[in-house]
Amino acid sequence: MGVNLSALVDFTPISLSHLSGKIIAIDAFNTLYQFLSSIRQADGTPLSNSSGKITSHVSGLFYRSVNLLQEGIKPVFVFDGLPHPLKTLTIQKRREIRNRAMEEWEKAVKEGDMERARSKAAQSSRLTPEMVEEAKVLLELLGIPHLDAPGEGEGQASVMAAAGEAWAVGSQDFDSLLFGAPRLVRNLSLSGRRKLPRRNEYVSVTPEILELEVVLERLELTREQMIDMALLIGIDFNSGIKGIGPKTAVKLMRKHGSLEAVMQEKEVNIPKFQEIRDLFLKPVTIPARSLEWGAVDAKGCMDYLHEQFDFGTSRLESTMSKLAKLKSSRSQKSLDQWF
DNA sequence: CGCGGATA
DNA sequence: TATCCGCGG
Repeated sequence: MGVNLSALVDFTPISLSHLSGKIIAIDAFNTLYQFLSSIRQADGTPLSNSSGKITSHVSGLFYRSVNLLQEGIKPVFVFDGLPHPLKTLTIQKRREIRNRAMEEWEKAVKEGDMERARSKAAQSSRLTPEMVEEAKVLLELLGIPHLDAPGEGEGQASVMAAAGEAWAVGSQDFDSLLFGAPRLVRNLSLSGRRKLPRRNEYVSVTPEILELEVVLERLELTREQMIDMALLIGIDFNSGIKGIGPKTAVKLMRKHGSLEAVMQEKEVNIPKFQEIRDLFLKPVTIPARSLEWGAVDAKGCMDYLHEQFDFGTSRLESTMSKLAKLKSSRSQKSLDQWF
């Protein structure tokens, strides 16, 4: 998903509290997909209710959203609209990979290879329209605004950040930088270490921030050149040039300055490159609208999660008490401002 | 992923 | 109090 720039840039670790009071435009699809693929049992089975309906996405969204609210962060979830026609091939390929992964998952479970099973299960994840609707219901009960982008959610979120309607984009992908977002925040979770399943290894997962300006300085490229670089590497809208990865692409862009020059020099062609550039430079978006972070409907949340998804009452109650404390600390804060 | 009981 | 580990749904 998206262009991989991780080899070229370095993130600055931050704490969630650094984002307190900030509006973060979150790529909803990216986030839900992350939950759906990672919130699974050892053999790869996602969480589900007694009827077999998957609940992983709802679980992740609920606990994370509560944490963000508790930190005083103002999230707005931006959902994807229609995929661009240029993405059709990528979507088709993904579906094939997903179907293949489903078979390989089953096979790995039979063979008892749980590590492989979990990884294949993650790859087999599919976010359904029902899951998206469930997420929207939960967000509304939590008083968190969400909106539907006409096209790419990442593009809408980025334009909002560029216009100052949001402070940063929240996503695991780098595409928001191509879309011109001034800041990108990854790992929008409580910082900590995470054990890799079936392994004695840990990875640190801490929120990290990346600033567009810093990235461009480091790459020694303009944003337009970075977009051209992404086209060389390969993104959702094209397959890139065989043999050119991030390191080569950045060198070529620095040397030749534009995609046209690189294509001429290397005697290669990227079809519809001008159109793809424009997708990043002029993404289809809806105009600014007022966003409201309303009160949390605690009872509504609890009823919804309990009745539709079999969430346990005691867990729900302890999470809701966190929100109750949040409420009182907020009114405390406004009192402090008053005096 | 995120929680919370277990463990030291 | 900090870290580990396995379950949640």
